[in-house]
Amino acid sequence: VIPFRARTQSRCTDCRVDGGCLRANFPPQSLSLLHDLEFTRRRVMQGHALFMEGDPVRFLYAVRQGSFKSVLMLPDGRDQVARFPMPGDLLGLDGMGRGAYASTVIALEDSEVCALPIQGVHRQLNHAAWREAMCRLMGQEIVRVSRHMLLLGSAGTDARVAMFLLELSDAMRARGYSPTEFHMRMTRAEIGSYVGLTLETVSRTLSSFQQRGWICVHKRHITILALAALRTASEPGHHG
Amino acid sequence: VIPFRARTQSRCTDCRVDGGCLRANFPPQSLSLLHDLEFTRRRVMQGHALFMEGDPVRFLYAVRQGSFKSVLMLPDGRDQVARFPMPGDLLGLDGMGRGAYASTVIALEDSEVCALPIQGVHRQLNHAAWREAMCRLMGQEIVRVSRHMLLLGSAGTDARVAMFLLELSDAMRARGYSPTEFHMRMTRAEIGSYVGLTLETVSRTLSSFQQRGWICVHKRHITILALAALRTASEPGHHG
DNA sequence: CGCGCACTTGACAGAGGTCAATCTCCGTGG
DNA sequence: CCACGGAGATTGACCTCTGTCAAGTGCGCG
Repeated sequence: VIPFRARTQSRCTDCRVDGGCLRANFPPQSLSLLHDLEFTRRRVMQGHALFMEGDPVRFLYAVRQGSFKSVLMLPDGRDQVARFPMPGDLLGLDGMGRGAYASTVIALEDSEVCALPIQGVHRQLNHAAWREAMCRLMGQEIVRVSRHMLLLGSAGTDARVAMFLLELSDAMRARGYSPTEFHMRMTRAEIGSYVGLTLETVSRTLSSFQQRGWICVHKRHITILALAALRTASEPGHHG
Repeated sequence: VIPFRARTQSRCTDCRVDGGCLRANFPPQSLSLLHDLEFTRRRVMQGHALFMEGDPVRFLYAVRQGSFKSVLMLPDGRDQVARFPMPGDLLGLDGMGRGAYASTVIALEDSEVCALPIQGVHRQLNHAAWREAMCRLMGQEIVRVSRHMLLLGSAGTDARVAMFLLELSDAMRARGYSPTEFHMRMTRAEIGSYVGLTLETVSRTLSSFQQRGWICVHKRHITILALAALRTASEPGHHG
């Protein structure tokens, strides 16, 4: 559905990505600002890193196609998935303060991003509309991470997996795909890392949901049969 | 140690708070900008809310004296402590995007804050130095929350409590107090909510640390005897 | 064709949540 | 001044949940 496009400098107004990528995040009157912000495309092959924790921030990236995992790493080697960026998501905000990325982003499939030069981003901050948009984006990021923190801190196993499925469902709906039937690009281990469980527990919980008739799982193909039930399950916080 | 000061409009350059509050967050050349940002003081009595989730954002607050807990609430009534703001910390950033606070902030003791009118904050964003500072602050917030998320997702009990003590220790040191002997203003339940454990487990873990000779606990008075041991304990992630 | 990776499923043990009793402070009121 | 009551904290007993280890299946890719 996305016509081939030379990997040269591009403009957001030409972008055909469903949902409008950044455009959804910026008010109409600031759209013209995107004209001035010239950027390049970049392909990232499955399993390859878009950037790594500690790298100097030279670009913000907007996911154009494909999907990623954003992981945080500890000195001792363990890591945790913090997010599964999808088309339209902006990456690299966590590095805007320190000048170095605070997370490592890895492609879950062959993907494509728009690379916005950081100087350009900073230059556009002279415009109030752009400032407002960036403020909104960073605020949203804080809220998003906080909400996930809450999930990890006070939710039971079922709630965690249910929440994950609902987040995915919402993400698919927002991008114009079916919210009840989709393909997951991440492994059970990555899901487990994201919601704070082991891959075995994730697998068992998915099976449990299936036995209850809430979903249908075939490998990574998910069909949600009872969205309401999942929503209910995602609320209580049994702890433990 | 802090001289009495009328609760009228004030200037940051007059501020005598140790560590310099906002001043620590802004580069010297932008200090003059703080002159223009007139603000008022506000007292918050123990147990009272500085602001509540959903309230329209009219101020950013800088903690001047005392301590708070920042809690996130779920529709079902459960809540979780997301942070323990202390003097010098900035509150309300999570609401800058949506225009409504995303958390509820409650005083753990009689406290005092500086209330920065949000219009003034936005006005000052015209200055590049101020922008940079705000970017840094929001970026730090994202990183801070992400790091805590990682703790909640992949750390064992000992690591969680050890990490909490170390955070507190660092906060005390940064404010010029002893990093090894201090008074905690929060209950065991609030600690537990913060690190994702029950109050009983927090209590048991503290006792355990004491038996190992790492700390000395008397009610809320903490003496850290083996900082290095705590640092070691905060690393491994036994999960569980 | 078969090796390997992702996933599923089972058995088991340990970590930590739950329930409950007790203790220590404090503040309050008789 | 002391008795009482309540909130916070500690400790113990119990039991569930889920992480760990291990075996087995299905699928894809070389």
